[in-house]
Amino acid sequence: MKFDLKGKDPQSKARAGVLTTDHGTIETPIFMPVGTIGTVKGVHQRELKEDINPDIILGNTYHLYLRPQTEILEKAGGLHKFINWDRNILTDSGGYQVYSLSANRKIKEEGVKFKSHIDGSYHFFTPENVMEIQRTIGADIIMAFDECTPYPCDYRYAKRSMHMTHRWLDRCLAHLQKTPYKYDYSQTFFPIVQGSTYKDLRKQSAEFIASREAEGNAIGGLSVGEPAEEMYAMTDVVCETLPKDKPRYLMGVGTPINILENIALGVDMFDCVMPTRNARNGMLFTAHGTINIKNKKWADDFSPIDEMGITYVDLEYSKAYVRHLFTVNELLGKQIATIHNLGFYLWLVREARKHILAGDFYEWKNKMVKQMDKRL
RNA sequence: GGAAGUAUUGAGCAAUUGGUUGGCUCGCCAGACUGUAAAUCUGGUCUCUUCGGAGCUUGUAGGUUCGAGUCCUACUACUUCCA
Repeated sequence: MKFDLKGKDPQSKARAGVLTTDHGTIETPIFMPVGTIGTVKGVHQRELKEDINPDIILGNTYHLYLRPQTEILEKAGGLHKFINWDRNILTDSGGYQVYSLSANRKIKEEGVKFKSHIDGSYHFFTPENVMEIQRTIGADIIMAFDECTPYPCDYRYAKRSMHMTHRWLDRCLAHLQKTPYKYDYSQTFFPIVQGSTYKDLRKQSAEFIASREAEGNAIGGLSVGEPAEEMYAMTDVVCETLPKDKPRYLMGVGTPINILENIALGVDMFDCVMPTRNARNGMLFTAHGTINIKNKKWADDFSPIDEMGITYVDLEYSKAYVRHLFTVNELLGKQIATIHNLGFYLWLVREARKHILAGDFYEWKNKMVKQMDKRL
């Protein structure tokens, strides 16, 4: 993998770069649509490619391990082939499931025992076998196995957990050293900074992670319920500490405003379920705020769902029609909303990139944050 | 024309043996959602309210009873069956 910085915003810490892997280039800042179980929910690969056009999407180790299971993915020749996606894929390690499935898991130094949410069976994840699974899934970028701490998290626990995540990182690295790539392309490994909402821990963690000299670095444990200001304070500290010439990935973030503010702090990569999940629940993101398309007020509004026309659905379908589809619970409504939202998110980061390269990102960002901060 | 049955909130059902009807599902109206246990979840949904409460209600009108959605009478509407 290669990362080249192409420009920097004069009034903020925002950067524009190009990341190159064996599956092509990724222009940063980038938003990566989430495709947990081998699908970006509700979107055909063709629409994803042609209408939304991201350079990279996500998959999830835990979910893919449970179904279809690694054996099937290996037989398929990796996730790219299995899902017919020839661009980049990044897999999360299952570290987030340590947080989100907290009722169904037990953490030990050795690893995490999960109780499957599907059939109740027990599974043990360790840094080593998670690397092994990610080798088999075959994503271009694979993530360290970490513990994503909840919010709030007391200092002692946050510190202890951070150190364990660091020890797990070294185990991940050691294991990767002795396991070759499974397919005919290379894989890049990103370690993850933790430290909850404590500046000193974040700094310490970022220093530790930086010392491992990975090709890219991630910030985890945020967007778990903390106020936005705390999130920004943490990304700021971490970005200041992480190497400037490596891409920085803020995991699980976020709202369009979160994304712009974090770009301004030096983050290059984002992913979030929000545009896809919220789409299925009737929320449309626009440059002027969010719309709950299920609301009665749209019942006779025949204007296009988004005048901007970023993707074809924006102009081809009216608000009244999409509201109708949600009212009668038709799949098409959710599909339209998903394409719209992903189109908007990708537009947002591309626009950010343009403004960084043009040198006027900061003013543009402030204008956008102001106008998006409302409900229509 | 005759016989039997039914009537509870927008809909469909509950509600002990006559013992505080406002419970459930759906619909509707809102809200939530951040490395996806999520096409999910939460709240509201008789009327009024100063948000503390207050009031009205089981097709309609009566009756029995300390007490009626429940029992009785008449009426109305609907369903089924027989002519």
